[in-house]
Amino acid sequence: MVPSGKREGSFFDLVYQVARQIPEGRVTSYGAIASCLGTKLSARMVGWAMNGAHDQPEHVPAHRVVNRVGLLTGRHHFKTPTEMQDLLEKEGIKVEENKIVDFEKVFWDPAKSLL
DNA sequence: ACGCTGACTATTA
DNA sequence: CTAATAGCCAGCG
Repeated sequence: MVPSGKREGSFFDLVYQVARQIPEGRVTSYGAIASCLGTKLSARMVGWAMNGAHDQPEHVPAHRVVNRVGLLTGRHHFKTPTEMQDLLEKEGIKVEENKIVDFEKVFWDPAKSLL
């Protein structure tokens, strides 16, 4: 089961802030964010944090966060499974079969922004 | 307080 | 190539 009404305590809040730093037309991976936070081994927590992002008062571009291969693994958690892909395509990101095309080209490194 | 689960990643077989 | 296993951390019952 997955916790829904949780409260941002620390790690989650960091994930949300990093996710908001993702520029349009760019995407990042859970591992990249986790690494940026220092918990690079806990990429799961990042994805889980996204679950709570849904509840955040601010818009968290969770649709710009995908797994390491650019696969839209989290699309199932959206209101609609097509919303994630639709949003990415609107930003100029090509998506095919739930996977980001040219993932390496649109990949955005969070650590780079915090540099 | 303990155990289970999970939108991941890397390694091994 | 695919399948299985281990590591990580935090919230809920």
